[in-house]
Amino acid sequence: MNYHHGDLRRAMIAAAATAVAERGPAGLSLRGLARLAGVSHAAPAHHFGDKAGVLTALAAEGFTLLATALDEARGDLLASGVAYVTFAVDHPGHFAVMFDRSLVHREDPGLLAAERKASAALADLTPDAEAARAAWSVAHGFAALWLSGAISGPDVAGAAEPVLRRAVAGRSELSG
Amino acid sequence: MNYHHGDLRRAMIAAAATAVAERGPAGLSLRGLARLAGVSHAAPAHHFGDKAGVLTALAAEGFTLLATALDEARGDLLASGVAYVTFAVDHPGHFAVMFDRSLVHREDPGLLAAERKASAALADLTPDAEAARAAWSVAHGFAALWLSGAISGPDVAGAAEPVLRRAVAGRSELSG
DNA sequence: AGTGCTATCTTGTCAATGGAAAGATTGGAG
DNA sequence: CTCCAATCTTTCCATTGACAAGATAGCACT
Repeated sequence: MNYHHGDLRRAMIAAAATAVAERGPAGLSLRGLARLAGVSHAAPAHHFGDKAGVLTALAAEGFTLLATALDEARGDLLASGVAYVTFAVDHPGHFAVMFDRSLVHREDPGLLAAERKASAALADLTPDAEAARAAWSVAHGFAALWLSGAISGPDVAGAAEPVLRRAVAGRSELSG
Repeated sequence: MNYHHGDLRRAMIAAAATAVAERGPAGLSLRGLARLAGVSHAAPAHHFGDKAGVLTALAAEGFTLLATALDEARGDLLASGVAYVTFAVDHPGHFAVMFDRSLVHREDPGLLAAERKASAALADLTPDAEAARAAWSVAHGFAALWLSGAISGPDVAGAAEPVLRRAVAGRSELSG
């Protein structure tokens, strides 16, 4: 066996993402991740400290990915909403961890930095803070409900778009 | 020690609600609950089977409570949204479990029945299915974001109301 | 009262897990 | 080539969820 895995940290985060997506955060086992990576059960502790550390890294990566997705739809509030939902559905493991304070180390610098990136991307969408908050809520709620199975259908984006439109489009005349 | 607790099932669900609210579902320990109730570590298994069984009962109770809250605001979509958010904030332990398929026994009859009650209460809000879906998404998203700390403020209902209004009010002329 | 039945709870046990401690190995800087 | 820091391993412990088997208590029925 090689003493050095080479890129254990990255491998662990990727494995954690799939594991959380399939079995939920509670079903994640540090020892299971270590087995998958072919290292001893104590190897993860070196990179992440503890279980919450792994999930913290996963959440941070999630916020970074989300910030990128939002930036790509810059300017268009509706497109950003669709991007938000698409991100959540494409990265369920990340999403399941990003907004759960009980699972991560809230004060972790890497997490805070990633959160700020995503926060900035959200703030750049519109100068109307309340409109942004509303758009965020619909997108987040729709994504959560879709992932939980409460809302389902053949096409996420297709189902999300008309819902997002209601909270996003044509409201400027009431808030301006 | 009394061999019979008297109302262990109810006591366990109540204790689970506070424990989940404080430490999250992962921080819940069956043995901890048993200690709180003053019974042996195996007593919970008789009533709930396993850990997921406890959370299933908690989720079912949550859906029943939610259905009641929604029914009380019957007819008014905006008031129902506020009721939804208020329920989530008042019962964070229940809410944290209700929409997480990885934590419960999805096929449990009691859970399914409670879900149907809540589902019916939602459907009774408006004949416009898409409007209901939009209202549900905003309310759910706002509640989740508020509970996660992503949105905060002095008053939940006060902060939620204008956000809900955007997705709820004055849209009927576009959908009718 | 006495008898059996069933739900409730206990004790004992096991494998798996997270975490801590201490040591081994590696690669690279000087 | 030596030293050092990062990475990983081995060993160990307490806690946990789950299971099996047995004890107790309330209750219906006679």
